[in-house]
Amino acid sequence: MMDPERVLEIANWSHQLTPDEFERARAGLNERAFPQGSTICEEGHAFDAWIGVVDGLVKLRSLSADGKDVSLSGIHAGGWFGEGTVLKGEKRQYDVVAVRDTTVALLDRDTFMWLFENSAAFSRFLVRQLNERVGFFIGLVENGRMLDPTARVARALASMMNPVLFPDVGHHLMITQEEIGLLAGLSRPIANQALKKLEQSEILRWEYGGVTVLDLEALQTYDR
DNA sequence: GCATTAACAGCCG
DNA sequence: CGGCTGTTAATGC
Repeated sequence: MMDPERVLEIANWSHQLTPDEFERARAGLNERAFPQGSTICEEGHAFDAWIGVVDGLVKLRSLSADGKDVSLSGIHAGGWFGEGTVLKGEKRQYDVVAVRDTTVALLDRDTFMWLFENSAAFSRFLVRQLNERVGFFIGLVENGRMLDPTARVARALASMMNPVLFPDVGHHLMITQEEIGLLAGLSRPIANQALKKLEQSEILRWEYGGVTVLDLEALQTYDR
């Protein structure tokens, strides 16, 4: 069973649990590693666990009618997702792919449901998270209609900097231009150009293998 | 036309 | 050295 210290480290939401709830959570958690490019779970499969990214980067991907790769979102360390699928006991609506070598934590469905039914703190966390997702998906719809690559990169980055969905994220994010391209649905040269534009607007600063966001508000509302 | 792919040199760790 | 970055030229939708 996982070390209690480790639980606190990888699951931000576990801090608010009562000792009894915490023990339940601890018993239901497992860690697993996935190499770059591997599929953590596929669309259409029942995957009965809530997933947290411990280390690395994961994307949610769906295939459009013509078989084109459409990324929905990037999830990095500290993010938990898939609560919709677990709650409804549904099949996955999308693939989950490791963009780079990644370690995830899995909370099995029974434990998830027990916490949901019995823990006020856990329920509060979930409501907050689901609420944040609503705004997130609204942004996604807009993103689909925006053709300007710079705006798409801005949204992709902004969605990864959300302090509710990613509690430990600061203003800095470790990500390559290649990965940004994958997440925004663009090639690397275009992602590179978009980043340069955002840098010129003083919205972010590009560093080697990462970005520092200077103006999150501007990044979230960028529209041209 | 604009974006993607391929390819290159240069740079960082 | 290996991976990431900035850029360009050729190619495709």
